[in-house]
Amino acid sequence: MHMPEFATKDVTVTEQTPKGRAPSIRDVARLAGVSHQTVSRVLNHHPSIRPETKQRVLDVMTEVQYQPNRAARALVTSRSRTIGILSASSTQYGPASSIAAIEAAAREAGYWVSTANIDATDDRSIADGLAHLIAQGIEGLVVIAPQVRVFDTLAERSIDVPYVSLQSTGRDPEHALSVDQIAGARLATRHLIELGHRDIYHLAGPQDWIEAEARMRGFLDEMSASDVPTTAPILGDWTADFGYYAGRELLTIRDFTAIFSSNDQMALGLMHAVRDAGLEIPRDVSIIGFDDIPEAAHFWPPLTTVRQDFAELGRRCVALLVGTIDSSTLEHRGSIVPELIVRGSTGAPAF
Amino acid sequence: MHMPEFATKDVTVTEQTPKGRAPSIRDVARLAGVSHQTVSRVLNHHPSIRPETKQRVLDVMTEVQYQPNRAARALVTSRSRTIGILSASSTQYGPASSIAAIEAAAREAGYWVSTANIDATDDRSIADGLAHLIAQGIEGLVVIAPQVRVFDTLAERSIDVPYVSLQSTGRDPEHALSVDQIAGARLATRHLIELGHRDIYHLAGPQDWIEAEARMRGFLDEMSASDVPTTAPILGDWTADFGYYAGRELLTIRDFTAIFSSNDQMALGLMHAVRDAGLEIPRDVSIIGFDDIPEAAHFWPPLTTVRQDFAELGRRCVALLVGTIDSSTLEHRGSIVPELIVRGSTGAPAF
DNA sequence: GTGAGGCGTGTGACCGTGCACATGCCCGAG
DNA sequence: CTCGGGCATGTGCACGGTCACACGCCTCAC
Repeated sequence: MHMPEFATKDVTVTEQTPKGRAPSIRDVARLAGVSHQTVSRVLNHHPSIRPETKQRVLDVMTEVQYQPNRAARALVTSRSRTIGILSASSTQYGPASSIAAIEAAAREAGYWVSTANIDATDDRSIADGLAHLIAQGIEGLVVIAPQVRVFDTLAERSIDVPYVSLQSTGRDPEHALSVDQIAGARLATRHLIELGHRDIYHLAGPQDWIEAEARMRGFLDEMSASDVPTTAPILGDWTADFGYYAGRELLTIRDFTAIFSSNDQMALGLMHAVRDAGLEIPRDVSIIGFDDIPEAAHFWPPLTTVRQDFAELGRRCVALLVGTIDSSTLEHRGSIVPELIVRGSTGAPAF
Repeated sequence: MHMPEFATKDVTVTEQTPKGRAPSIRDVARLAGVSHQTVSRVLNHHPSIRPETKQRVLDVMTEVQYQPNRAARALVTSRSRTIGILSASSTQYGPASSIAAIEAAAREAGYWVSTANIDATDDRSIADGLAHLIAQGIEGLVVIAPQVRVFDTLAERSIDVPYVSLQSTGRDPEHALSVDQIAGARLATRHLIELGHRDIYHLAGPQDWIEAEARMRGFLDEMSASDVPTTAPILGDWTADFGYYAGRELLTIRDFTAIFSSNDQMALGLMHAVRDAGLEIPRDVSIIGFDDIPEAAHFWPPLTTVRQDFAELGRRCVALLVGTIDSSTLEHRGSIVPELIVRGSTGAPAF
């Protein structure tokens, strides 16, 4: 049987792509009978493409399982579409929740996320983590760490990507995004005052965490606004262990009826110490925490605390960052208001 | 003053690189008076380079702050040097700890890490996360999630990158890496039996988590090995909330003196329920957990549990993966042995 | 003396994509 | 009728590295 020269061209189109490599736009173009540029236009949703041409290209793409090459695209556009996260203490509930939300929101927005975990007490580690992210060509940076040190390093290395910090800070409000820590701390403090407490201590977080600083400020503001004698905050390190030892120290004094802990873990340690001393919560001592980690409802007694929406924080963070990157400057500002969750660890003081 | 034509060539070398772009190897080459290939060789530690040439190139690099372009390198080598992490429940202490350790170890080994958080109960989410990582050209994959579903998806999409799962599994031992969950569960169970308990319940994790399954098996193995009557495990979901409600249900029966919980959070919920029922721990009920989260020592009473070294797990995971990628096949196998941490929540049963 | 082989270095192609520009066509205004 | 302009598409180059190959020089063995 003789085939005329002008016979139909589609001889077993399947698998005409080179064996070893993944198919490129040129392979797709050849199979679809168009130029590689047309394929590129389909990929980038260029308006001027005839619907039937577009469909033909899309069909070939699915047939050969075409996957755009991220490296090639990044090379030519000099855009990595990657957001970096510089995080200390990512094993803690709050940061971990935010990171998860950031990742989800970023993926939705077509960005990749790369994380560098650092030891915030080690300047070298901060610089290393930052260098690692920068070497990756990140287009935006999220900082979840004590800012004081990190910001110094940032300034030093003259970072030119937009960045957002996941804590409120007096010093650099333009780049901060956070649950309103001061309002939350005032909420907690007012709750204790309204219950009738007059002698209240505050167990604060590490002094280089702006979050800790803000909560401390909220505490002091509310105390003086309510004409309650202020006490000097105790500086902690976020851990339950520290809460326990701080509690033991405090109990040698015994001139207080309530403690506001800057996070739930330290509150747990405090409760441990209070019970060890043979006291009862909340009869002898009221304790309030901050964060509302999932376990807080099951502490003994269930912990009164201030809930933060870490996930919402992460989402807004990405919105802000992506807005800045695309310079459509969305400015998704407006602080997130925390919520008081009253449980069993607080009550009126016994007289 | 007249300058002869053969005058020295280094006229203000500084800032001869094009203004807008970051310096490339060609810029460095020009300034160092070598070819771009020589610069490339310096970058890749090629042996045949004269020390003085190498030094000259390195000097120029630091001077112009040269940074290799990751995209260009990835494009030509078709190697991304990126490890993907597919993670469910990354807000929990265990997974979060492992992720942090993986990131640190990967960075050390010259790899980047990209994480995709998924909802393990949603097949669509699993596929999305996986596609996201693959689109990135990952060279290795770490799975921290219920494997049953994820592995099905992996098989479906015929993944061709080496992967490691951070849980022990009977079904796919080649890709698993974990603390020896069965040994840990036996440790916990034996501890209860040695204290004199005969009526012991097990609160297990979700049935599609292999970790949960392994701990359940360890429990059952030890029970039957010790001739103690076995009880049907209760399937939970890792949360303290579930532990609380499971505890309330269990307490309507009251034919047991000890409970082995598959993780610390559920143990916390259990303790909450036990106290709500007016019982005392460990006098009336002994409770033992699993993981040793940092807060466990401050539960009331402090929780007896089994400690897992999540960080070591993450490190070994990267060693294994990188070994496989470079096909030097290091095979850093050998299971990690968990450790029993005895605290106040377990004791001899009262009669 | 000559050829093989190693060392130090340079030349040009290539990876997969997007961009600037060019091209041909069609339509409507002057 | 002519010409400007938008549409749909194609051509060639650039991005910043690495790789294969080539080249000149030197050493050493035969």
